[in-house]
Amino acid sequence: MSEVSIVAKRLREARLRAGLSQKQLGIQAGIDELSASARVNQYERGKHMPDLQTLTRLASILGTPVPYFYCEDAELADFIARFPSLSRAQRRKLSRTID
Amino acid sequence: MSEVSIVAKRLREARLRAGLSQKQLGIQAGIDELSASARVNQYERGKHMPDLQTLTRLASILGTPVPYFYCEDAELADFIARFPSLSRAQRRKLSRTID
DNA sequence: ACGCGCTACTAAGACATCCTTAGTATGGGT
DNA sequence: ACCCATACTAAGGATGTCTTAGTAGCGCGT
Repeated sequence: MSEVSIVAKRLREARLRAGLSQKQLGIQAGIDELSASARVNQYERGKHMPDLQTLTRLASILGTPVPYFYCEDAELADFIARFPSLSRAQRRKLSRTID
Repeated sequence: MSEVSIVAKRLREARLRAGLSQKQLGIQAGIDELSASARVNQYERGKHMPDLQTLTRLASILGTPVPYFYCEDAELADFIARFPSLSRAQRRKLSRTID
């Protein structure tokens, strides 16, 4: 089976897009440099899950909304990732589309 | 301060919308009936966080995507909640809007 | 008023999971 | 060969969750 959670997969995706090592990402997210590498690796391999505070910091460094990491649906995930950079006009258009 | 996590708030929101008690929701999500009430209450009060498997089951009963529970932004949360019921045509229109 | 059922909620120990530490393995650069 | 960065892992101590058992409040039927 898939074995690793969606969070693990999306975290790795986003880190690689950002061009950071596991250790670099962890340190920038405020994790102690002695454990940053191990922890981020455990997250990406699906060994452990980050708590919400940690994931929020990782998300901030990676420039991605937190909900993105929990999204199985590729289409919705892509949308969530782009949402922060949408203009007001685009958001209004979205509201009209879904109503 | 806010004190409780966004997950706690969104879970309560969604449960009340569905018209279920904490115990009912927990049992329907597969939690043992002896602990269903306590656990869901602890989630909603922000005392504890549900693991991903539990939250996925709760989300399924509540008819809401998992990412919804992690969304701080009200506009994006509303959008995520509606996403599952969008038509193919509406989704195509969305893709065009954000590109 | 009383009992009954349902609701929300909580403390505390049993239990599960994560975090830290220490380390291995591999590959690139000099 | 050596050094350094990177990815990765085992194991135990640290920290969190789950179960159990219970309280308190409210509405309703008798």
